[in-house]
Order: sequence, then structure tokens, then C-alpha cells
Amino acid sequence: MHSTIKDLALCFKLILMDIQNTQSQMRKGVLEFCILSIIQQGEVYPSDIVEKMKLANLHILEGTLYPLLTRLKNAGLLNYRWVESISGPPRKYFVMTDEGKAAFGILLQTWKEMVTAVDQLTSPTTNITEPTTEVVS
Amino acid sequence: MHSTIKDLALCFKLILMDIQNTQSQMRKGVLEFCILSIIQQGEVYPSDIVEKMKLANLHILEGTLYPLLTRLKNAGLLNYRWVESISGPPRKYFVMTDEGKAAFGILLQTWKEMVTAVDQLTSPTTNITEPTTEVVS
DNA sequence: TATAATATATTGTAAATCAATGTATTATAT
DNA sequence: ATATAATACATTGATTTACAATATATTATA
Repeated sequence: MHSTIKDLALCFKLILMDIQNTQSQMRKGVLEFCILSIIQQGEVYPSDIVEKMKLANLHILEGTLYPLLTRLKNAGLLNYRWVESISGPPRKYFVMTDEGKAAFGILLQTWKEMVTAVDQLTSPTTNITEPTTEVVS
Repeated sequence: MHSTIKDLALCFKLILMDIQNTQSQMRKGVLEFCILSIIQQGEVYPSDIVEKMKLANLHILEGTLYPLLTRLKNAGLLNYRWVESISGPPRKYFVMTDEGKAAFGILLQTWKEMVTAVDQLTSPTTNITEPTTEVVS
């Protein structure tokens, strides 16, 4: 039970790592939902999505985005069309299908319900039920 | 371009699978945050956590929970103590460390910021910026 | 004594993100 | 005319993680 500076530094590092990990998990969880949300609001190509996500502090890399868009396209939620660019190679502009819009509606409801659930879990005032054995330290 | 009943059924199935997958991702993203939130509100043992999560419609399995608790304990956010039970084997009651409480405070802020960001992404009314090339079909 | 219920814990599999890299096209500088 | 830079789509390998199934141990009950 002798804490050296090294012990404290290690402890701090581990906690910081876990915080960053948990933050990362949170953001990952809503990636697909956010991307559908962005596309639902208008035709965009991948770099648009990366930029909009970055503005929302929800960074996504191309290695994540391209397979995801392909998956959503194969699932029937998205479609794309090629558009020539004046400053580089042609772009793949993505739009939502009718099925995609329907799916997004469901996911929007899921998101709202989850936020409500998490907020209730998080706020101690609503903790009416008392199933735990309260033991004072 | 001839849609049979089979085609439609496959299409529906794929969309349903993606919806469920996205819902699952959302829930996964907040698992660790919710578990910290539950423990922060009082001493609990794993089955308590499973039950509280189930009530919030955020199901978690034991195979997920035990490694997660071990990770949080090793990171210094949690501690536990054994408590004898009158109806089975002894239970591991988990409590938060001071470091854990500090970490939770940061994560709570992250959660709130993320909800704000996602809600803004989701609401089309705030879509003031117009970087996309609007092309009518 | 055997079975059921409770509780902690591990293992193997599948899915997803990330970092790094690859390929191709267009504009710009030399 | 050629080389470089910028833009854009795309893939690969490694790591992480949640899940399903299963294992181990303890207590109560039939």
C-alpha cells in the first residue's frame, strides 16, 4: 500500500484510456444513424459526410465510411449516382430510397427512446425503485 | 426489373436486418456509460445491473458484463467486495472509486454533448449550410 | 442424494472500426 | 510535356468487443 509517483501516473493513464475508450464507443454507436440522417437531408458524396460528421465532433474515417455505405446500399436503404466533378475524379452521390426513409423513421424513434432511457438511468432523482441491499461503508 | 414476391421478401429482410443492426450498435455504444451510471448510484452486484439495464430496454448479457466490470476495476474506476447471500453463492458488490466518479462526470458531459450533436444533425431545420451541389432528379 | 436456482467466469465466433495503403482522375507547376 | 499535388473511391490487416454457449461453484429444495 505504498503509492509511488509511477503508480499514480499509471493509474491516471489507465483511467484516461478508459474514458477515451468509452467516449469512442458512444460515438461509434451512432455513426450509422447519423450518416443516414445526413443523407436523408439531401444528396451528398462521402467527403461531404466526413466533413459534416467532423463538424458534429463525430469523426469517421474513409475506411469505415465506404464499407458502411456499400452495406446500406446493398440493404436497399441507399442509392447512388455518379456525378462529374470539375476538380477531380467523379463523385458518388448518395440518396435515400423510400425504404431507407422508412427505416430512418424507425431508427429516429429508437434514438429518442434510448436517450430517454439513458437520461432516466443517469438521473438519480428518478431512482424510486430500491432493489439493492443498502450497506453503509 | 421484374420484382417477384421473393425479391420483395428479400429486400424487406435486408432492411429489417440493418435496422436491428443499427439499433444494436446504438445500445452497445452506451453500455459502459450506463453501467457506470448505475454503479454510481449505489452498490450493486452484476445481476442487479442486468435487471436495471433490462428495465431500460438496454439488454446486456453476462458474457459481456463480467469482462467489462473486470476491465473497469483494473482501470481503477471500480472496486468490489464480497457479500454473503442467503440464497446462493456470495455476490460481488461493485462500488465506484473517487477516480471513477470523476471519470463518470466527464463521460456524462460527453453524453450530453453527443445527444446535442446528434439532435442537431437529425433536425433538418438547422441545416443552414448548403455545401452540396443541389441537382434535381 | 439429486435437482433447481443463483452467481461468477471463460472461450470461440462474428462484426465493426481504424490505420495504413492502393488506385485512378484532374489540376497545377515546372 | 512531364511531374507533382489534390481529390476521391476502395481494400486489407489488426484490434476490439459483444454475444452465445458453456463451465464451475454454492445454496436451497424435492
